[in-house]
Amino acid sequence: MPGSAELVEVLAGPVLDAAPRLLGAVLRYADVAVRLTEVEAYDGPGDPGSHAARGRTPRNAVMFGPPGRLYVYFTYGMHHCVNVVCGPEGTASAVLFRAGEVVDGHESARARRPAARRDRDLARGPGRLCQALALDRGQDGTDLADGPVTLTLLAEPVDTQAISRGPRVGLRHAAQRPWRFWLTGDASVSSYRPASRSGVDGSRAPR
DNA sequence: GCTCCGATTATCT
DNA sequence: GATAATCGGAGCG
Repeated sequence: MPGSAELVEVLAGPVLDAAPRLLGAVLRYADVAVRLTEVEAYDGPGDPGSHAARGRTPRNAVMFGPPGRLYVYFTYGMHHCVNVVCGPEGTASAVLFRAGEVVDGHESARARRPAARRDRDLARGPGRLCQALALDRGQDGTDLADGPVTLTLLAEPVDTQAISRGPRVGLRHAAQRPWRFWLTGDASVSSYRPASRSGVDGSRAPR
């Protein structure tokens, strides 16, 4: 399968190149599939906003391993978020999957996301995306090349004209780095507030 | 559409 | 002991 060789190549490259390239890709786990519409890059231990910023811990160990593995963590006492590790082994970079559009398995996704009013809300936000796909710490460390979770790139990258970028969401540190990428105008892109109540905004996705 | 606020617990200091 | 790469509901427009 030539597609998966290309995926390996993309994920092994610089995280700021990989992130926009993953827009439009389809993430599948069992019967539910999500087309990614919003991602965020976390660029190694030198990125103050990254979980890797304060070195390796049991939780973030996967980030320090080879690219192509899922880093799934639990936060706010109730939510999971999923990333894919990028860059050469030891780089500790990753792309967070922030939102997507459910393209298969709507029934399962709906059953797991009863609060979703519309289909566009099923995977609109990193916690929601994990819930729709039923991803949790059990998938931490899963290799996309050899596991139950798959990621399929688009044959052709999305036109850069169709991609927007802006500040990251929900971080205390270095949120202002414009490392969030999304498909301009897509209904499933999250539109959440920044972490700081008083801080500069500009992170809203265009509607 | 928007803003505010509480929930709930693994993880790290 | 404090924090967190969030979410959903309430109240307002």
